[in-house]
Amino acid sequence: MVTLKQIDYALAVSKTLHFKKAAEISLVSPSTLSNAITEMEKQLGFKVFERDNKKVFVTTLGGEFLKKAQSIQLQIFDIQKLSENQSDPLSSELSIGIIPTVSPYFLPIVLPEIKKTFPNLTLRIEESQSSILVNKVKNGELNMAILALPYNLEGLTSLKFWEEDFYWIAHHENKNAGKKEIRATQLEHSELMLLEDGHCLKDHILDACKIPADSKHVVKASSLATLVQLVKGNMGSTLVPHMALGQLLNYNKDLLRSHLNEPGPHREISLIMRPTYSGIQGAKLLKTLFENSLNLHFKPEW
Amino acid sequence: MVTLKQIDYALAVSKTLHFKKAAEISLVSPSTLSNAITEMEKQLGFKVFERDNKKVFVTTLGGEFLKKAQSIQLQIFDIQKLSENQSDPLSSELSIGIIPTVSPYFLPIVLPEIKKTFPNLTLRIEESQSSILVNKVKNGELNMAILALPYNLEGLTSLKFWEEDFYWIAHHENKNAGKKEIRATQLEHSELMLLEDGHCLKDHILDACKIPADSKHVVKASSLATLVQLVKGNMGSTLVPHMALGQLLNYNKDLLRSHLNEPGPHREISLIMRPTYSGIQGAKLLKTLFENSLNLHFKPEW
DNA sequence: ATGTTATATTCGATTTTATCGAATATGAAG
DNA sequence: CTTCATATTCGATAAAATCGAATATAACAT
Repeated sequence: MVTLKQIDYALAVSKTLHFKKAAEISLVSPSTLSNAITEMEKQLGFKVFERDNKKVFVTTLGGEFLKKAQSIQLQIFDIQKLSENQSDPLSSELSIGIIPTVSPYFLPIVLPEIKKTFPNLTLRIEESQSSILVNKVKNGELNMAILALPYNLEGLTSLKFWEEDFYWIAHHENKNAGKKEIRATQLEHSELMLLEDGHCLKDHILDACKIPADSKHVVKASSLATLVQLVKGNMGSTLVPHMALGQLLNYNKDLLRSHLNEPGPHREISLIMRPTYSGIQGAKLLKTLFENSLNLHFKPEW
Repeated sequence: MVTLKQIDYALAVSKTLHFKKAAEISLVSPSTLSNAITEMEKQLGFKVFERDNKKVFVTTLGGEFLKKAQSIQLQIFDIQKLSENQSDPLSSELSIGIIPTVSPYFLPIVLPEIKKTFPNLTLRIEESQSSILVNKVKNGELNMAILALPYNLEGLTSLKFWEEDFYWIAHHENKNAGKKEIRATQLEHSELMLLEDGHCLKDHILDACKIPADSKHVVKASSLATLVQLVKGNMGSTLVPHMALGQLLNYNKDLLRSHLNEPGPHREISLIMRPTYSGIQGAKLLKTLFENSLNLHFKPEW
């Protein structure tokens, strides 16, 4: 029978590709670790690591094994936290990833609420793009992440807490500016300015506006704030999600918004986590808190 | 650290709700098992089993734990078979579940092919309805199952190998009988005879024909063969999937078929398995074999 | 009440397994 | 050819898992 200890050791080796260092990490002697790996490989019937005195690398089948092994290890971690997370969720530590096109508009609203509602909770926030966050949630570096769907979750679980539409932002001199509603077909693709690749918002906009993914756009900005400044400078127009409107426009007379009149919602903001994550109870509490805060701030149409 | 041995013991107890019997199953003494469970509960920080000398039952949190624990145990089984299933897939044993509305039309076609292509494979076939098969695949009693989708797979993986439409079967005296194509709106719901509850085919038919799920139908048969015999007795009409046509009609002059002219495919026959199942390689081979056999038998329109 | 039975648990002894440090083997680098 | 770093082997030791016998306890029958 393969044991969890063996799996731990094997994962340590796979991370370091070095038996000695792996032994240090695992707080055992090199000989112990070496024996454990050898014994495990005997059980499995194949070599996980190809190795000699100088180099260590993972075999093809070993790679398969390690992927599954890590998933199992994470599930064991989860199962061990079943108790604490059950009795008093959101009372110790929580790491949350969040995408850049949500973060600046969402955090200022909910962070004070979280502090108030869960005073014993220590939050660690990390801002990255969806692909990175999905990986970090999958391998346990993050407890949860806040993403905009649709996005390929690769088996992760999601709790949706907010849906929103996009708004077209244009300079007041733009011929279409000021309309209350605007349709995808009315948008001038060539003047549209979008975020750089990797931002899911860009893909969601292309999708909502039915713009082919291979369209060329001159401007590729790294933040919505930049895009809006460019619009202010009359360099073109752009689209932003509902929650960003207030902060970005800020009563600026030069900038006019039009609701994108294509059937939505255009993106769904969700909390994602491993399906085996033992803090799902806490996640549900957070989801509700998010819903309440957002509805209070955004729903009364402004 | 919780160990796999502890998990095994705990699962044995959860199955028997009896420490002594669980110990026998696990091939250890009662004292060993008792100690292991106690130690595990200490690690976890909560009691999994409430017990005295006479009765054993699972606590609420313990139930949560056991569910996750079983999933982990299955993944360990999978990981240990990584080697054999890799080197020579489909060479030892395989248990496959299959639904009754596919089985009699599908197996006669593919079983000889399987025998020919994988002579060393021992097959165990089990016929049940989708809900039972999904459970058995999930808890490892079956390696795979052949289902008709859409169906709630609860996290299982699927490989689609066949799509098919439904045909309306009517007695030649029926006023609509003999049309090449027929639309859902032309079907007389009251004369329609369906399978009893639990057969996914019934739900797929209701769906394809846009019949509300709570509609009352007099006849609820247990097999397609019965339904067709009833049609032959002019008791009403019914719908059958493409693959069943030949065997069920069998050049019977009384029975006429019409293609259900609603956008399909009306059901998708798929191989389902646990995502961690180590024989996915073999499953892919089977899928291809299924595709080839079915195309040979059914595709040349008859 | 009382004894009987079935069962989980405790305890001490024993076996098995895991781990260590020292010695060894091996390949790369100077 | 020597040195160095490192994985592995080996024998000794420590830790753990397991066992059987003894114990405790609740349900049931008398």
